[in-house]
Amino acid sequence: MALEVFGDRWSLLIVRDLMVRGFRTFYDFENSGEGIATNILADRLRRLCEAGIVEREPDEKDRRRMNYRLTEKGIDLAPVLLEMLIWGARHEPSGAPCEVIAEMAKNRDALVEETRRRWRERDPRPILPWLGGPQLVRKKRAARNS
Amino acid sequence: MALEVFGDRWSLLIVRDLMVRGFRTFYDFENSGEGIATNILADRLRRLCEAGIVEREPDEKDRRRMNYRLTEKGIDLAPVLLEMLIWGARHEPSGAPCEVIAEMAKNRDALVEETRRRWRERDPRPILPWLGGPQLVRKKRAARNS
DNA sequence: AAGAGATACTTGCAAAAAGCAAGTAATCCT
DNA sequence: AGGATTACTTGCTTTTTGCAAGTATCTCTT
Repeated sequence: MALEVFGDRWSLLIVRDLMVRGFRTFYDFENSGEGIATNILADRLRRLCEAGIVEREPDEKDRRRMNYRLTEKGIDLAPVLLEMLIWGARHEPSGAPCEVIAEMAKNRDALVEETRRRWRERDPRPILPWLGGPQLVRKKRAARNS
Repeated sequence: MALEVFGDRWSLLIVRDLMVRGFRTFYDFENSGEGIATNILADRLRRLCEAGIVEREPDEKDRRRMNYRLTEKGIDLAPVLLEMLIWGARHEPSGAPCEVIAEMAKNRDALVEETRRRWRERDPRPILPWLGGPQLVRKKRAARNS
C-alpha cells in the first residue's frame, strides 16, 4: 500500500502546509523555515504526485512557477491531520494554543468542512493562523520597499 | 516536539499493533510478518517508552518476557489511527473490506470508545479482525503438535 | 536589449539511519 | 542438565537524508 505517506518525515508536513498554510510553490516550502533540503523537497513532491495526493500545474502568469495543489485524495487527509494536531496539542508542548485546540476538537467536522471549502474555492487564508502563511513578500522586493 | 512518532515508518505500526491487534511482546512484533528488524524494533520500543506512549513491565508468570502496553497518551492516538485507516481504505487497495470501513467511518466515536474499553479491561480481542492477532502458537511447539 | 534576479529544480559527496545476519544472556521446560 | 524460548545487542552493508553548490528557464528593471 502507498500508506508510505505516513512513514515519512516530510510528506505529511508538505500536505499540511498545502492544506492549512496556503502553500503553493517550491519557493514557499523552501523558505518556510521548515528546513527541508531542496533535493528532498523535489523528491517528496514528485512522490506525492505519483501517489495522486498532489498535482502540479504550471503557473499561467509566471512560467517559471509550478503550482502544487492537493487532489481530492490529498484533501481527504484533513481528518488525519486534524486528529494529529489535536493529539499533539493535548500531549506535547506545541505552538498551538490549548483553547483553540479544545474548540477544534469539539467541532471536528465543521473544521474539516471549512478546510474543504477553502480548498475548493481557492481561499488562501490559512486555517491555522499561528502556523503562518507563505511569505508573500519576496526577499529583494521587500528590501527595496522598506 | 515529539511529533516524531508521525515521521517514522515503524512507530505508528507498533502503536497500531498494540492497539488493535493485541500485541504485547517483542516476540509478537518479531513474528508478525511486518518484517521489522530486531534492532530497529528494540530501538523504536525504547523511543516510544521515552516518549511516554508505551510502557514496559516484566511479565509476572514468565520472567523472560516483557509486556509492552500503551499509556493514556498512546491510546489517545486511536482517533489518528482510525482516520488513517479510513483514508487508506478509501484511497488505497488495502486489506480492509470496504463495507466495514464505511461502517467505521459512520461510528468513529463508538469505535474509539470500544478501543479504549478493550485496552482498559485488557480485552485482547483484536478490534480489526482481518489484520490478525499475535501468533498464539509458538514455532517449535506447533511443529511438535502437528 | 542586456544584465540582474527569481524559481524550480539537479548533482556530488558526507553523514545518518535502516536492514541483515549472527551472537548473547537470562529464563523456562522436561 | 540440556535444549528451547525470549529479548535483546553487535558488527557490517545498503539505503536514505542532508548540505552546498550548480544549472536551466523565465521575468523584471533599466
